[in-house]
Amino acid sequence: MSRTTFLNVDDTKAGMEDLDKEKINKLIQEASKNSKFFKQQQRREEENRRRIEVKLSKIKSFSTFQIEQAEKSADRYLNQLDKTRDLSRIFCHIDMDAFYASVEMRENPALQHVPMAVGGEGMLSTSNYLARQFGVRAAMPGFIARHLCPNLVIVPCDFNKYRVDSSKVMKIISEYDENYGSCGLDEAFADLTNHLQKRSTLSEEQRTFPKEENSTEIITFGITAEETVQEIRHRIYLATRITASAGMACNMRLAKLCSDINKPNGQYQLESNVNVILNFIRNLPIRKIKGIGKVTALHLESLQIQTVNDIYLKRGILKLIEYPSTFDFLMRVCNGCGSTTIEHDDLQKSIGHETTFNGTSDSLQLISLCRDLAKKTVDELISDRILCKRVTLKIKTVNFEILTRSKTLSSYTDSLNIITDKVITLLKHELDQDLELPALRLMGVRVSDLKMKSSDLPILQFFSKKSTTTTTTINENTHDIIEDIDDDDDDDDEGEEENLNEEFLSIENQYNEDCNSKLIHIDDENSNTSTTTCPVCQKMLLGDNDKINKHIDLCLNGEMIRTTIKEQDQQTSPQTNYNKRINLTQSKVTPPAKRQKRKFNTTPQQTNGIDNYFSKHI
DNA sequence: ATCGGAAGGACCC
DNA sequence: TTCCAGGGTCCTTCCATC
Repeated sequence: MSRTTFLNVDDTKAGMEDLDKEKINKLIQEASKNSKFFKQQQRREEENRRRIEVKLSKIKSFSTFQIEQAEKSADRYLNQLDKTRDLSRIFCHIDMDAFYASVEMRENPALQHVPMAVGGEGMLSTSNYLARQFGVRAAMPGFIARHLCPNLVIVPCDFNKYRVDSSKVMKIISEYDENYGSCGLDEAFADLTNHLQKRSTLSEEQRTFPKEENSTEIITFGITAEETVQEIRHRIYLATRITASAGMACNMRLAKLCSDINKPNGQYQLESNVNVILNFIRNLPIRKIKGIGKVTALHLESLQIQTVNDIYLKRGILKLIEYPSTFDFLMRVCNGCGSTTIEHDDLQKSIGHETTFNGTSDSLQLISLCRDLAKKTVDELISDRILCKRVTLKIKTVNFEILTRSKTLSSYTDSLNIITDKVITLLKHELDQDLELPALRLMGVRVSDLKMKSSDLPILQFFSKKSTTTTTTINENTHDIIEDIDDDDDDDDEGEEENLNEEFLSIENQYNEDCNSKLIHIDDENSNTSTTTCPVCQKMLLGDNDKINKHIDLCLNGEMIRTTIKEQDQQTSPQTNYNKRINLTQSKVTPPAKRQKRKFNTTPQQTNGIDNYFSKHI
């Protein structure tokens, strides 16, 4: 029977070390075979194997001399990298253990003793360690997971819950590095260098915490990095009852690798010594490296590269066949180099929504869905006061073939009409033109080329936690935001501005009302109501789930904004003061909480392209 | 040579 | 019996244009 390695268990995650991989892979293949998804994965793998063949034959054409020369060139490059190596800083990567699953197990302790996963039947987000023993893990469809583990309990995701815990964690981390960067809800990087310098001047009380939440017993942490991180993890546990793992090293790539070493509920510090670093990294399997996924691993493995040290051994060939950016990335990896500055995204690059459904070819249904997705996306644009200039339609056929169609608009807009028209035109074009088009199983709408509305300049600064580069970006933007709105043939959005302001006020009022009333009656007439306590403001909520969630979102935003303002209060630079004043007046405007988490990109792009992601054709 | 639009793909959480 | 998400980012290629 044919197989595809693309379906095999990803055993690179913690808790998956002692599995019978053969058996699990066989079960997965068995459960998947004949499915359209399986066939698509096979096609993908075959296509990649073809590309690999081409590469291998290219390699055969190189002379030994050529390879030797390339190796020397690679060595020179590695020497260069050595010279720029910065061992002076100490980064910490914090990673919550099986975060969503841990939150659910805390809420419902019965789940602690059974294999359990969080997610939908369609796809799992994460699993607890018991479930991992069966090979059940994130990004696995529910039905496969049940094949592997018939007793698996699947609980639905509740992001509002996770966000509350996440913000508690981030708050703690921010006390050690106010410029920390979060990456998703469950991960963060902090540069502890400055804190460690100041730490010796801290009093013992400042390093002392209760041993347990309500206990009088105390525990005092020392001043080393190791003890500092123990303190952070202890405080995280006190605040959330969830364990975290951590890694410390001189750069972020290494710190991230280290947090995996003693997971769960452990930490590992890598000495900032070149030999120790090289020794640490050399035996790691390439899949452990962030940025090397299934496809890249397949390509590298075809060159007999399994470990990071193999990358070094094959540096000559890699120099000859890889793109410079890929080669650069690989050299940095095998040299143990990584970023030593935490960068924050100033502004999101795109916003979109997509949804999967039972395959259909019904144009009316598809168009109506498309309209809904456009509405959802535009709503977000408007409530965040963002304009876009490009719209993209994404569709996936029942054969799992994905195609995207996009169109650049003649000007920046947040007009529902313009955007909906454009994306429906794209969709109709596909439906009309390709009569062979199989039924669809997914549709998505995304807008990109984003700009803040000019009047929201302070908000933009407000959302970038620390705006070192922000200022120039904003100035560039402000010049041309307003003017180019109406050099356009689409003139059907008069009055949009008014609606927008109205909506704005209503959000503002809702927030004020919510926070001022003791008992919040979100819904009165609906029979489908329930009561619960808001995890942020601790008030009783009455209403259906949607409305309760909405309240929590609003409340959470308020909380985050207040926290941020407090943080800014403590800083005293003139620029911050300016921001603070503006922010206070705008602070009731509450964009979705999720935008807050997107301020950091763990693989920061550098202008010279160094350390960027690299792509398929390697 | 260069720019930017459009399409596709890899990868991450 | 069924049967693999949704939010993103970045990169490359192709093609048209200057």
